[in-house]
Amino acid sequence: MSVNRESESPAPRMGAAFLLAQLGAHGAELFARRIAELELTPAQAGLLRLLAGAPGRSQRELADDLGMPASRFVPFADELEGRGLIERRRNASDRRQYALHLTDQGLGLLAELRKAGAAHEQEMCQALSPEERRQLMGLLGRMAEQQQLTLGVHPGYRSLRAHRPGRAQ
Amino acid sequence: MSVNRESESPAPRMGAAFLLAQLGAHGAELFARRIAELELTPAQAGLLRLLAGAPGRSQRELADDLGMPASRFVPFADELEGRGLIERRRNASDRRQYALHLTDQGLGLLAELRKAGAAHEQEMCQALSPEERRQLMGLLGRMAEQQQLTLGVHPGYRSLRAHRPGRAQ
DNA sequence: TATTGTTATACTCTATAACTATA
DNA sequence: TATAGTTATAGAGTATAACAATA
Repeated sequence: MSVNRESESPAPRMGAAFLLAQLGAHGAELFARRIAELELTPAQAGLLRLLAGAPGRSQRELADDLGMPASRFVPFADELEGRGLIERRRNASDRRQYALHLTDQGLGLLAELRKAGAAHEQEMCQALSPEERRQLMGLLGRMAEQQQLTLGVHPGYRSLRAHRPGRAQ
Repeated sequence: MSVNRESESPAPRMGAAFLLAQLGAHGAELFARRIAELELTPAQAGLLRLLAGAPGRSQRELADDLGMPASRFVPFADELEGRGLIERRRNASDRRQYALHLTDQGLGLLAELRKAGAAHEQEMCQALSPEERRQLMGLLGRMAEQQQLTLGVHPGYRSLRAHRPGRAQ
């Protein structure tokens, strides 16, 4: 069975770019729903991963990476700090800055986050064989490189919401 | 040159699902920017395409397809009607409903929209050979089918915004 | 004077719920 | 009583700009 076409319309002809946007948004929604069980939004998960890869950076740097204004980063970090997942440490050499770090609890949650990521990968790629997955990652990786996308960050992080309140929640 | 890794972190290992979300969001942003020159948002473009494929449907049906509440569809359609791109025709058999149609002007804009779509496809797939593009579309098509995605509609249509005001506008 | 973090505020987008007209 | 379309409205999320502390 091929992709169903609704009527006798003159062949919509979806391109690769449209399929990519459609699957990407769908996957982001599924992932957001999955990590909601960990009480995390995609942006929060993004920060946790950033801190795991490069601890001790300033709020402004991190806000830039996530694509959000510094003013919005403050309450965003407040919540994670309040939950004991991250820590603000005053930078001794420049006392204007904080250096952000994961707490042990934050590291623990990150481990669960990685499990959720693996399960999500599995859910999204069910239709493909292992060999086809490698093929797909190869193609997408080259596209991402050519488009000069930063590793591990995507524009959805700019939004604070958990995910759009769809009808089929 | 492979995808750059930022530090000596223990191999981030982006999966296919993440790459998909990243490329999808990036592409959606580029496309939104492109059709902004036609004074169209992605959701507006989506409606135009829906009307081209299946004219005469009611506002409620179309709102459902686009994933927006009926109340939000009204001013959304108002603007397009005000610009002479679509037309509301009272349904004779059930006078509660409107039947929505593209005007000639709307059809004209749709043609430009298709050109923009083709250019966007080209921009996104620069890194791939024609054979590789077919390969990619095959893989993505099977994933979309397995995930039961509707042809031609993606969740981004729920949002009315043109695109998020990124720093690199 | 410039920069980091913070707070205040005005504005936009949004869903919900009332309302009307038709059925 | 139910449905299509509409309007009103209150709430959430947002960027902008002013602010304090430090450089």
